[in-house]
Amino acid sequence: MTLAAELAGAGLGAGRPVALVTVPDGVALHWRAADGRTDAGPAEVREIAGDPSVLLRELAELDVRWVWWSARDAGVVAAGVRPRACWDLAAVSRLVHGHGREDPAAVWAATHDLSPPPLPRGEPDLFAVAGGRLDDDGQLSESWQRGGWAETLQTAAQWAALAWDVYADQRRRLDSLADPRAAPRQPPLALLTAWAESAAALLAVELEADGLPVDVAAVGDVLRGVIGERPIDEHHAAAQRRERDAVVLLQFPNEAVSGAAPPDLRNPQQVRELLVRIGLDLPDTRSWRLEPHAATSPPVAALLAWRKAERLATTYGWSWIDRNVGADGRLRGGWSAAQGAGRMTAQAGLHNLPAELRGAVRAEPGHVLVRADLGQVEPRVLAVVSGDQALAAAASRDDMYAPVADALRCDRPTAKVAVLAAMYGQTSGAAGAALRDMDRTYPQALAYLRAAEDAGRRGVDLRTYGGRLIRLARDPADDRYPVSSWGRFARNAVVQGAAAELFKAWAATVRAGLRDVGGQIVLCLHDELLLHVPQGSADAAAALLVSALDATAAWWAAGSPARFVTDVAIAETWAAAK
DNA sequence: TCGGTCACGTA
DNA sequence: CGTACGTGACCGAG
Repeated sequence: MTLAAELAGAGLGAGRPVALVTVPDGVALHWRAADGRTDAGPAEVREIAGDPSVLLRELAELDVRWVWWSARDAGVVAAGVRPRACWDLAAVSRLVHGHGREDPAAVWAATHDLSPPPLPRGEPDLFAVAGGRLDDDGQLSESWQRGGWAETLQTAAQWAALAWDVYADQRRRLDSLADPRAAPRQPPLALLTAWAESAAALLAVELEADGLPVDVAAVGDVLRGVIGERPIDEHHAAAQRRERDAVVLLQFPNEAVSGAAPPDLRNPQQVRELLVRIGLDLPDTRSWRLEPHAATSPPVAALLAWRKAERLATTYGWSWIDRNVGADGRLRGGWSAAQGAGRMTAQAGLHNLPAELRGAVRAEPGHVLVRADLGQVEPRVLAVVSGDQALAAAASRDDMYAPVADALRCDRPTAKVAVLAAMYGQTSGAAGAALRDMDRTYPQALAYLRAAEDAGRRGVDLRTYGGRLIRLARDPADDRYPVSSWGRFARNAVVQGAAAELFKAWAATVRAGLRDVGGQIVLCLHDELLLHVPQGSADAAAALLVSALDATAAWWAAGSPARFVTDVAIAETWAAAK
C-alpha cells in the first residue's frame, strides 16, 4: 500500500487542510479528523522518516490543502512538486495582521497579539543555542527563531502541531470579518482571499525557481548598440564611461568643462551648476524638467540621451546579466507575494525592465509567450469595492471611461484624468472641475475614497475589500510625514490593494488551470500575466486566461454589474505580445 | 559601513 | 505638492 493510499484511508481527501513540516530526515503531518472544524476531533499526527523530496512527491497524490509556515520552508518546489492548494501561514498572517515579516516568530507573535520580536542578529550566544520553544515573554525563543525546530522529526511534529494552532486562529479571525456584500458569499470573501494569497506565496517561490526566459544574445545586441562592447576589465569599463561622458561635455562651453576635474555627470549638484552655465537655472535636474528644453538645447538633449544609456549601463548592463541570468537563459530574481498595500514585487529588475529590453524576453524553442493584462482594473475595482451602482454600471462596459465622460459631460481624456485623480488623491490641476462632477455622479465611490483618506489622516487602521489590514496607526510624536500624505496613501491603498487581491486570485486560478494545459506563469506585473507554454497549448492557454478571469470575477465581484476585461496576445517575444 | 537623497524604470 | 516598489550612484555621518 502506498503512503498516499494509506493516508487517504485515514481520511485525507482532496482539499482537506493538513499541516506539513519538512526536515532533513522526513516530514511531519498534523490534522484534525472532524471535517469543517479546525478545533474539533482528535489530532492526527504522522512522523514519516525518509528522503523528504521522495516523500513530498508521494504525498502530492493526496491533493490536500497543505498548511505550511511558508512555501519555501516546506521545500515542495525544490522537490519538484507543484501542489494545487495550500495555506501559507506567513502570507495569511501578513494579510490578517498587516505586518511585513515572513518569519515564524513574527507569525507566532501576531497569533498571540504580541509585537513582533526583533530578528536574531549576529552569532547565537550560548544561552540561545539550547532551551525551550518559548521565552519568558511568550515569544518564540531565539533557538527556535534560528530554525532549531527544523532539525529532527520529533521537533517537526511539534512544529506541525503549532502550525495547526496558528491555522485555526487565522481561520477564526477571517471568519469574524464581515463579508462586504449584502448577500454573503459562501465561502466568504476573506477565506477566498486567504486561499489566493497563499497560492500567490507559492507562485512567488515557483517564479523564483523557474525564471523568465531571456534571449541573452538579444540583450547583448541592445547593450552593444547603446553602451558598446562588453568591457574586458574594469579599466576598459572606465574608459567606456569617460567616452560616453565626453560626448555630453563637448556640448557645453569649453570653460565649463575644462578644469582639472571635469564635472561629474552622475552628481546632480554638478549637473545643475553645469546647466546654469548655459542659462538654465532649474530647481533640480530630473528628466521631466529637462525634457521641455531638449528641442532647443543640444546640450540638454545630449544629457538626456546620456541618462538613458547610463541607466542601461548601470542597472541593466553586462553585470546585470552575469548576476541574474542563468546558464539556462532564465532571468531569476527574488519574489514577494505582497508588499505595502499588497502588490507582488520582484527583484533583479523584473518589474522595471525597460521597454527596449522586452524584445529580448523570448520563448524557448517549441514554446510561445501568452500575455494578458487587465483593462482599466483600478476604476473597475473601485466600482466593486465601493458598491457604487453608477460606477459599476459604467464598469460593465468594455471601455468604462466612455460612459464616465458622458455622465460628466466632458471628453474621454478628461474623464480618465478625473477618475485617476480621485483614486490617487490629486487635488490640483485640470481635474478640479471634473472631480466636483465625479462627486455628484458617483457619490458612493467618492465617499469610499474620502473615508479611506480620513482614516489615513487620523491614523486609524483600515482593511481592504478582501480583508488585508492596512496599518495607518502611528506614533503621534512621529511627524516625519504630513497627515496629507498619510491620507493620499490610504486613499490609494484601498484601491491598489484590492486590485492586487483580484489579480492574485486570477493568477491562482490560471496557475491551477495550467496543470491541464501545460506551461508555466513566468511573470506577474501588477495587472499583467505572462505565460510560457508549449506551442500546441497556446490557444488553450489564451482561453484559460479569459475563463479564469470570468470565474474569478464571478465570486470576487458577485452581485455587481461591474465586469473585468483582459486583452490576450500570443507571440515569440514579450514586446511582440504587447 | 550605514542611511538619506536624487534619479528613473515599471504598473 | 498623484500612488506603489526596486535599483544604483553619490554624499555625509559614524
